[in-house]
This record gives sequence, structure tokens and C-alpha cells, in this order.
Amino acid sequence: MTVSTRPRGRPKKVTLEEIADAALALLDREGLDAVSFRRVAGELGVSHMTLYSYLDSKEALLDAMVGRALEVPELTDPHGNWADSLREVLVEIHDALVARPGVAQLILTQSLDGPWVLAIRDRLLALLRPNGFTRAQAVDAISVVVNYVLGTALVEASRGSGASPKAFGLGLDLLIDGLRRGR
Amino acid sequence: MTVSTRPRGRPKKVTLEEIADAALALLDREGLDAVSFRRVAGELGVSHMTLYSYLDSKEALLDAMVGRALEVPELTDPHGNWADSLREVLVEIHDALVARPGVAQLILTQSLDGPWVLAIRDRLLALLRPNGFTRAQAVDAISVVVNYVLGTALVEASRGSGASPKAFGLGLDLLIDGLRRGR
DNA sequence: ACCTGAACACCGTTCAAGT
DNA sequence: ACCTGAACACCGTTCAAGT
Repeated sequence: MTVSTRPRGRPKKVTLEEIADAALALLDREGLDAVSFRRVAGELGVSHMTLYSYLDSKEALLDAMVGRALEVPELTDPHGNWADSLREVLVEIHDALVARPGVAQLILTQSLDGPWVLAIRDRLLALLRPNGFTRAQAVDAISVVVNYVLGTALVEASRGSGASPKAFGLGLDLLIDGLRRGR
Repeated sequence: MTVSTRPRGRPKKVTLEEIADAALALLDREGLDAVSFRRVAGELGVSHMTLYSYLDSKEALLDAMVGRALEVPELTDPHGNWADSLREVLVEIHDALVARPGVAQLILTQSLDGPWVLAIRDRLLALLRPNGFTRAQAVDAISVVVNYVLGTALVEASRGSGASPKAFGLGLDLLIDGLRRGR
């Protein structure tokens, strides 16, 4: 008793996910300049105009790529140890961006204030609020650490992943210790 | 006895400085996408091909714009108070980028590791070294604060200069105090 | 050396048309 | 609804030619 979930009518040639994935593959392989409607469509074997059935503009494509490439990290905070949870999430974000410089470049030109960054801020707010931070303190604290993580990740991604990845952890500890103390 | 410093031959129609300034005006007015060889040349009343007499490529134009727009701050350190001098310079950099979002965008896409950032790192190194930092400590410390300042300035410049400029100073104090303590 | 227009190989996007 | 090619208004860059 298999229930058909196949949509009526002629099957689509592509899906939005396939478009985003093809664009991300191109980004990883050849950098942001290679990501064009024509190139992406070529990878998928469709006309470049087909993409306009799924996306309003190139900006929409870049947004879809960010949404597809980056998960918003879960925040479990199992031991109620907010400082450790905070550190863990920030390291996770940092590592994800450094490991994929093309995606970092994408964030950078596209959405330093997009939904992905907003979602992260929200999760961190939920983490800090029950731990002795007023709302205003938490908002400021989140700005400080998020900006630090983004800045470090973008700088590291923009050079050949050159210098001192351990300096990142050092600064992160200074910030988190300072926040705990000043709470 | 005026000595003529005027060069021989037909006078040039433009100078490299005029090209960079016209491009920066365009950047401030209409954003990075408006900065093209054709638009800049149009502003100056010359053929777009004339720019190739002064610049090898568009990348060279963007580099020239950064060099023209941003001074590398002086570092006097008059009272030998390195922490205050450090803070002052970092605030200066932050404010310069936030005040001119187009230039921040330029840094971002072009030269997060360009000569301007390198020069700043050098000056900060000269500031920290005589104040109880080993070379390795100083290099890490500079990475931390520079990445923080760039991250904050880029995020603030990318939104409509929206949220909490005071959070910047808060994080900066946490970092500098932590560095002093851990030195 | 400096300046130029034509041409080439690309873009994103609009339009009109096909299924 | 989904897909398409032609066309438009742009790019950066190469080339050949002018002064």
C-alpha cells in the first residue's frame, strides 16, 4: 500500500536543492566569481533561464546557498554550564567557516546580517538569558562574541588559512572569562 | 627662480590619485557594484581604456582605492601606556570603517590581508614588544584584537549601522584587560 | 608614454513564446 | 507551472592603432 507522493504532471528537471548544491560545488571548486546563473545551469544541463522558475534573482541564489551550506548549531546546554556551551558553539561556527573558505566569502559579501547570523544570535540569547544576564547584557555579549568569531573566521578564510589558529581560542577565552566576571 | 617641475611632453589627462578619488566617490555614492572602469572613466571624461595606462587590472584599482582611503594610524604611545594607546588605535580603525561603509565593503572583498592590514599589525607589534610581550604573545594578541575590530566594523557597516555601538567598547575592554593580565 | 574604439567573452535580467 | 532562446544593457580585458 505504497501511497504515491509523486506530484502530478511532468516531472521537474531540477529542484531548488539541486540548484543550490550545484552552485556550492562550483563555489568550492572555483570560487565566488564562478557562480553565475549560466555556469550553474550548465552544470545541471538546463537553460540558465530555468533558474528563474526557482529563484527571483542572483541574490536569492546566494541566500539559498547560505541556507543550504550552513546549519544553525543546536544548543543543548546539558550541564547548565553556559560558558562551555557558548564556547563550543562558537568554535563550531569558526571551524565550519574556516574549513570552507568559499562559504565564508559568501557570508561576507552577502549576509553578515542575514537569517543565518540572526538565528545564531537567537539561540545564544536563549542560552544566556537564564544564566544571570539581563536582556541588554546578553545582547551586547552576543554581539561581542559573534563579531569576534566572524572577524577571525573571515580573516583566516581570506588568507591561505595562514596564521595561528590557536590565537582564536585564546581570544575566545578572554572574552568568555570577561563576560562571566562582568555578568 | 622658479624651477619648473612640470614634466616634459603633453600633460596627462588624469593622475592615479584622481582615478582613485573618482572611484571612491562612486563607491560612497552608489556602492561597490557601481565601481567599474567604464563608470570611473566616465566620471573623469576619458575612455575606459585610459585607466589601463595607470592600472593593470580592476583588482589594482580596488587596491589603489584602499591605499587612498585609509591611513595607517600613527602610534605615538606618549606615556608608555600601551593599553591606552592600543585601545585608541583600535577605536580609530573601527570608527573609520563604520563611518564609511563602502570602504569597509572594499576591505572585505578585497584585502582582509592586504598591505593596509599588514601595516597595522606591524605598528601594533612595535607597540607591544617593549611592554613585556614575547614576539609570539604579541603576534597572537594582535590577531585577536585586529580580528575583533574588523569583524565588528564589517558587521556594523553591513547593516544600516544598526545595533549597539557601545558593545564594541565593551568587548574591546574585555580583550585588552585579559591581555594585560595574561601577559 | 599615453590615449583610444572595436571586439571578445562573459554577466544578470526582461520579454515573448513554447509545453 | 515550468522551461526556453533571443535580446538588452552592462562587465573586464585584449588588440591594433593613433599621438
